[in-house]
This record gives sequence, structure tokens and C-alpha cells, in this order.
Amino acid sequence: MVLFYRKSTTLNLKASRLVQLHLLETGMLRNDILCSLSSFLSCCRQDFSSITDVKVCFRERLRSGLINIKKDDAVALFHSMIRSNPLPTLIDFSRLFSGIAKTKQYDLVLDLCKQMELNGIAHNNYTLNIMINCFCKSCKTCFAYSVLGKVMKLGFSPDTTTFNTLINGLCLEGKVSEAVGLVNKMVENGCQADTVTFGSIVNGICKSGDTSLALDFLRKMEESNVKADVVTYSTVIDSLCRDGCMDDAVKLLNEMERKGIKSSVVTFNSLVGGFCKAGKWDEGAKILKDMIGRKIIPNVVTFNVLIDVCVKEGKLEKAKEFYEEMIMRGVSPNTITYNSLVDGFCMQNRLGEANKMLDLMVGNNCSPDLVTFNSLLKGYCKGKKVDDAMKLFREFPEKGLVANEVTYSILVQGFCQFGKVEIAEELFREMVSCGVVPDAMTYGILLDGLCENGKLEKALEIFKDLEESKMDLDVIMYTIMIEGMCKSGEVDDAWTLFCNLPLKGVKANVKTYTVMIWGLCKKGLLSEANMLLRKMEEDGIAPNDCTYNTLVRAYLRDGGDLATSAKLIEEMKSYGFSADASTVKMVMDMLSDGRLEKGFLDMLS
DNA sequence: CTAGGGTTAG
Repeated sequence: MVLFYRKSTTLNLKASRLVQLHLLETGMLRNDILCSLSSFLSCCRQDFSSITDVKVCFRERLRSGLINIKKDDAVALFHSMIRSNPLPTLIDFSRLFSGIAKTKQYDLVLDLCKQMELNGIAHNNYTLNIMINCFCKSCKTCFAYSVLGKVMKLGFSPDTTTFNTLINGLCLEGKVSEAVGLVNKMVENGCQADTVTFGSIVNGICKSGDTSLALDFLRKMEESNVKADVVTYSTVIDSLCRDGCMDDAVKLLNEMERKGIKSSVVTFNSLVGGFCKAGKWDEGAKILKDMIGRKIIPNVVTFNVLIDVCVKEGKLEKAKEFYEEMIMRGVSPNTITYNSLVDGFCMQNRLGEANKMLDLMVGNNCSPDLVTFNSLLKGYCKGKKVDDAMKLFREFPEKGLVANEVTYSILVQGFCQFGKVEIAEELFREMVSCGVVPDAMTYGILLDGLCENGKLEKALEIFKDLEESKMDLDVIMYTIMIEGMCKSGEVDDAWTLFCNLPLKGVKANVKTYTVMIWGLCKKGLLSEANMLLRKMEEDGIAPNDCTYNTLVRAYLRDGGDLATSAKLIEEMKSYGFSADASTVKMVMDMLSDGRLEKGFLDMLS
């Protein structure tokens, strides 16, 4: 290959390309390495080549694929194109822009588009569509609309792709009804809505969480002359898997196949993930086998799903086995793979191994990102090493990382749990002044931390502001406040808030009821707490093991009402729950100082 | 040369 390059006649370049293809097909060289190599050789050639050869150089690059092109490389390529004479065609620029867009560097694409214009090269419909797509993917549909304006002003006609891109952008932003409105506009403009149009909308509906509406839409699509394809089916199948409706998901898969639409690796990834997340490991393994049987090759996402499920279940050894298997099968791990593994070690307080995994990650050319470092911060906080966490956090700028609301949440939570609530508050202020917008979860963590550290007044103040703001407060936030009030001994206020939840349009869940039951018990109002247990059942909320254990311990405490606790334990066992560690410890303590008789322990098991 | 589906963190 090097020899062919050295004497770069057209024939030799063709020969070199054949060698490259051979290397790729035989798997002797990875595509990204090959790209770098041919780019290097091309550059060497430039030293003694004419301007025509420079043109061949970038054409060659654009054709040989820009897979995973890095920023510096892309910028250099762009500049070599701008400098060449005659100028490259807009098709060449489109190829470059779309290659960069595939790596999700949308800002870079938009920046280069601007530079292209400044160099006197005018857009066409294609490059403008790419710009619209970049704005849409960055959730800036308003700017995408202004590009649409430019399309019209320049005398181009927006085509189906232009509208589909915008419709998808609106759906990504959650503006599904606006997207549907644009479908009408599209038809008015003489463009046909197609499978992609409806696919985007079905996806938008799924993302809004309304799977049954998405199913209705799919049916309507089928009735009209727009046939749904594997992408649209997979979208709905994925939603069903997320909802845990695995039977319906499999039914839809079969229906799709009956219609002659072949499932893909994406379809199966959703199903494998769905079964494993539902704890149905056997079914997960079965579907994985089914997938391989259908000659659908598991890819990096398949393994990432499997690894992540194992990590979440605490099955780190099994996760590592899948990691080994993916490498054995020639599937390259990516940043997400390592992020799951790093997170797994952090969650189990195995920080040394987490850092070793980080080294392995870097060694395998996967760049750690904000998610990686956020996991490490969480690990340090969990391991009570808040100082190490802070040190790592302060290294973010030099690593080129910009902390987000997750980063601050982890730190705020860490410092609150460590009893250093002032530092947590300081961090919260820093977050706001850095322009990071706290969301409901960030506030929840702060309020919980304040309550936990005896700062109920402060928490109430913030909570009042939040209630008056536009932020959507959910049941979790109210539960945190009810718990905070109970912890601070303000059980009456907690009860008032609890009773007012329906007025605020918030539905209490099992955690809310359990927290309120705990508060009532704390105040010694045991029969009221017991009544609340009955009330929650009436309200259609099933008590869980935590609810029962809370009440059982309350009745046991102070040598209290042993008969009622025994009755509650029997009831709890009949629902398949058992005494938790705290309850068992309490019983053991009471046995040892004689407040309980031996028989009580037998009842627990 | 452009458009729709799957994986990670609080």
C-alpha cells in the first residue's frame, strides 16, 4: 500500500484502494486505523504532489469513510478542501458534514457550514438540510425553522426530507402535536408524508410515555396506505419492553414477522433488555439464543444492555463474563460499556477496581466522559471520601469536563450525608451561578439533605418558592417534605400536607403512605398508623415490606403491643414479605433482655 | 450528500 502511494499515479491509487478493501474485508486492519494510515500517506504525498493530487487526497478521505472522525481531523480536512483549487463540489462538503454529524458533533458541523459561507461557497438544499438536522438534534428547532426560512428565501423548495427532519426535531423536543401540525403543512407544500414521517411521530408518542396511543397510531398507519416498517415496529416494541409488557412486545414482534418485515438487532436488543430488566433471565437467555439462531449478530448495544442489567443487579462477575464474551466475539466495547462497569464497581465500594477499569477503558481507546466521572464521584461519596470527590471535581476543567446537574446532585447528596450541609448549600449556589439549571431531582436531593440535617425551616422556604414556581412538583418531592417534617417532629404539619395532596393533584404512592405511617408511629399514634395502613389498601395502594416492617417495629418498641405485631407479621408473611434486618435485630435485642419469648423468633422465619 | 428505532450517571 505504501509502495502504491509513493508513486501516486491514478492507477496506483486504485490499486492501493483495492489493497485497503482487502485489508478491511479480511479483518486484518480496523477501519479507523486504516483511515488514519491512508490519511497519513496522503499527506506525505502532498509534499511532492500537484494541486490535483490534493483534490484526490480529500476525495479519497471522503470516500474511504469518515467513521468516528475526530474534531481536529475534520477541521484539517475542511481547510484542505477550502484551500484547494478548483474548489470541491457541494457534494464533497455534504459528505464531510454528514460524516461529522454522524459523530454527533453538531456544533462543529454548524461552525464549518458558517465558515464555508464566509469563504463564498453558497449552500444548496442538501447542505441546508444537514444544518436543519444539526439544529434539530441539538434540540434547537427554532434555529432549524430559521434555516427553513433561508431555504425558501434562496428559492429552494423544502422536500420530504426537510420536513421529516423538522418533524423529528419537534418530536425529540416533546412537541408531538406541533409535529403533527407540520405534517399538514408538508402535504400543503406538495410533499408526501412517508414511513419516516410517521415513524418519527410514533417515536415521539412513545417517548411521551403513551405506548397505547402509539399502538393506535401504528394501526391507523397500517390502515392507510403508509406501511409501517421495522423501525416503526421496533420503536413500539421497545416502548412495550420499557413498560414491562413483555407478552405484548413478543406478540407485536410475531405480528411484524408475519407481515414479512424482518426484525433487526435493534428489535432484539429491546427484547433482551426488557426480559432481563424484568428479572426474567431465562426468557432473556432464550431470546438471545433465538436472535443468534436467526443470524442476527449481537452488537455492542446488546452487550451493553446485558452488562448494565448485571451491574444494576449487583452481578458484577456475570457482567465481566459478558465483557469477556463480547471481546471474544470481536465486538469492541465503547464508552458506555466501560461506564456501566465503572459504575458497578463504584456502587459496590470497590474504588480500586473502578479506577483500574478506567485505565483499561483509556487503554482501549475509549474516552471517559462526564458519565464516567460522575460515577466515580458517586463512588467516592458513597465511600465517605468526599474530599477525594471534591478533588476530582476540581480537576474537571483541566479534563475538559463541564459539570452538569447530575454532578452537583451527587456532591450535594454526598456532603449532606456526611453532615456537611453548608458545603452542600455552597455547591448548590455554585451550580446556579455556573448556569446549571437544577431540576426537580436536584431540588429533591437538596431538600432531603436539609431536612436530614435539621434544617427544616430552610427546606420549607425553598419548597414554598418551588410550589409558586412553574416547576412540576411530583409525589417524590412531597414525600421528601412529609418525611422531613416527620423527622423534625412536625408530624401534624406533615399530616396536613399529606391530606392536602389530592387538592394539589398529587397521588400518594406506597412510599408516601409508609413515610406518613412512620411519622404517626414516631408520635406514638399507633392505632392511627394502623388505620392508615387499611386506608391505603382501600385507596388501591399495596403496602410493601417496608410498610409492614415500619408498623411491626413500632408495635414492638417499648415492649408495646406484642399481639398486634404478631398479627401484622403473619399478615406480612401471607403477602410473601419478610422481616427486614432492623426488625430482626430489634427482636434479637428484645429476646436477649427477656422482653420477648423464644417463640417470637420462630414466627419471623 | 439529507430524515425515523436500541445501551450509561443524580
